[in-house]
Amino acid sequence: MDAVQDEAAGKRARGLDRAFEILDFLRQKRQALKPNEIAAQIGAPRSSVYELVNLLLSNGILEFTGGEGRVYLGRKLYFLGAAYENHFDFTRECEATLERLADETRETAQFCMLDGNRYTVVRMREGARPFRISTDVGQSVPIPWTASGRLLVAHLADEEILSFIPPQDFRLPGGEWLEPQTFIAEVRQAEREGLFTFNSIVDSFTHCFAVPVRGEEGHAAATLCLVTPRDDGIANRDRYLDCLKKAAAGLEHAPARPRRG
Amino acid sequence: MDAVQDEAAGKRARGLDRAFEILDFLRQKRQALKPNEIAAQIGAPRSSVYELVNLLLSNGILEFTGGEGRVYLGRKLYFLGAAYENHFDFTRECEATLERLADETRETAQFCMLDGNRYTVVRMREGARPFRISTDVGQSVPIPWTASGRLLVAHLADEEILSFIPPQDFRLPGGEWLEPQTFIAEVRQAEREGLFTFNSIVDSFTHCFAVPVRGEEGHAAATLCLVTPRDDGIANRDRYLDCLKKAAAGLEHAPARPRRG
DNA sequence: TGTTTTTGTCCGCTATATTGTACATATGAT
DNA sequence: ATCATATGTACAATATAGCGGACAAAAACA
Repeated sequence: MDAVQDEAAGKRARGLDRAFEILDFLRQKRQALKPNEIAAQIGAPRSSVYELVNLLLSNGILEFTGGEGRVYLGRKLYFLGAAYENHFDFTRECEATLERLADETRETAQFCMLDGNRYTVVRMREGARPFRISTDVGQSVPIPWTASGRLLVAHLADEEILSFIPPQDFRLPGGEWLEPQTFIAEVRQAEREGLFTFNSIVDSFTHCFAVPVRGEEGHAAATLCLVTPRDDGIANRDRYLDCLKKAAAGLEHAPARPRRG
Repeated sequence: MDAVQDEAAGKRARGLDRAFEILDFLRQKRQALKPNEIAAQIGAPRSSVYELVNLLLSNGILEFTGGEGRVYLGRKLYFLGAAYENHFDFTRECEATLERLADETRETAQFCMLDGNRYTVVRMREGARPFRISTDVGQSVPIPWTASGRLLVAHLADEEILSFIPPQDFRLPGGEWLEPQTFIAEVRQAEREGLFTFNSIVDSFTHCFAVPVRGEEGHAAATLCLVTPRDDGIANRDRYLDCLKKAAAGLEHAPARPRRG
């Protein structure tokens, strides 16, 4: 149900792709799993998964943890990720910006990016009255479900957007179908206005504000968002958007800019 | 010169291993490289490297950056690393501990772990008088070059240590040969005393203090270190070791302990 | 200008990685 | 006790991934 890139069914999968499918799956699940469970849930041959898991274990990409032969992401991935973070040094500025945003607005502030063809919250700072946010940090969710999603694909042509986003991602969490043309219209509107806001699709009590953080190529490399109770959001709309835009402007020097090279 | 696990020469390498060899190599180099350069420097067939690099690019494991077709570690790795960090939630406590250590001693404090069969500085807090530390955060260096190395392998049997550490890693940076038996003796001493200190092998002006941070299995999952000017180190030895031990004790509840599962 | 090096693509051969199947245990349900 | 399910291992068949080598464009150099 989740197989992202099954070019053609019934073909032999490449080890590398399978391996990263396993890693991504563990990330989504956010818990250690047995090889057997992994195989069953991603719909891959058991023998292949066992072979790959053992390979990844011996490389430190996966680790035994949680007992019973369960495996989870390994330390080597942490090191590689740290090297990435170090190279594109956005973390420090990002953290400070979120802190300031949360201080100014008392609302929950998020820094979001694309994760492949989905959306993910990279960093989050809870507001004064924390409430249960529906999307956790690090979880990938369909692009059309989010305000930021409208901004993150705005640099693509219409057809590119349609082929980029998995079709099933236009099915909203409640089960309704979001017409792709409607989505595209919202993307273009967001692009023109340099922002997008709406009552969250994922829950029924929050309002979301998103503004782009533009990278070197001029399109949205990330977004800054506020997630607020609906009343607060409506009441403070102008001020919140102002805070967001100032914050984004401050970030646009830092993110996705390599330190050397 | 760096091929870590060449079981037998002249054999066909598995794509997965090659891929992670590429990733590790980029991490070591800490800069974007062209596929051609990668192939040449790791001694792999060009056609294979091109194929793998393109695969990794399409998965977001690698990214184009630095122009001229150069590639570096990609965003996906950052996400996977963040998931690891989130699961084994040691970062927050670790950062606070290093801060406190640096405050108490005014010296450079480090949190170190094994990276496969080598040693790496995971996090560092510079002291009051920062000086050029010879090993940067994220760089892997041979285990025998470091004080922490004595502690990190102490849970292994003698023969296990010898087969775990690449033989060439006993050649010290100055060119001298460290007799493995000498190293083992130091390991056992470190194990008994629960600490290791020496004048750095890597440079000629620092003294290093290391204490273990024990994980669930009771052996050193990580180390805390101080890197000091030699005079300072000798003069404050007892106090520094005391600070380190207290800090390590404080960490031993947190690190390498999964949040759930 | 001509020459060499660097960089990227393409293609056929074959060693082998992926996979289905079978087997062996452990665990749990009835 | 009997059956069903979950879990890990072993192995052979074959689709294919990795490799060497050829080709060409571009860049560096003379």
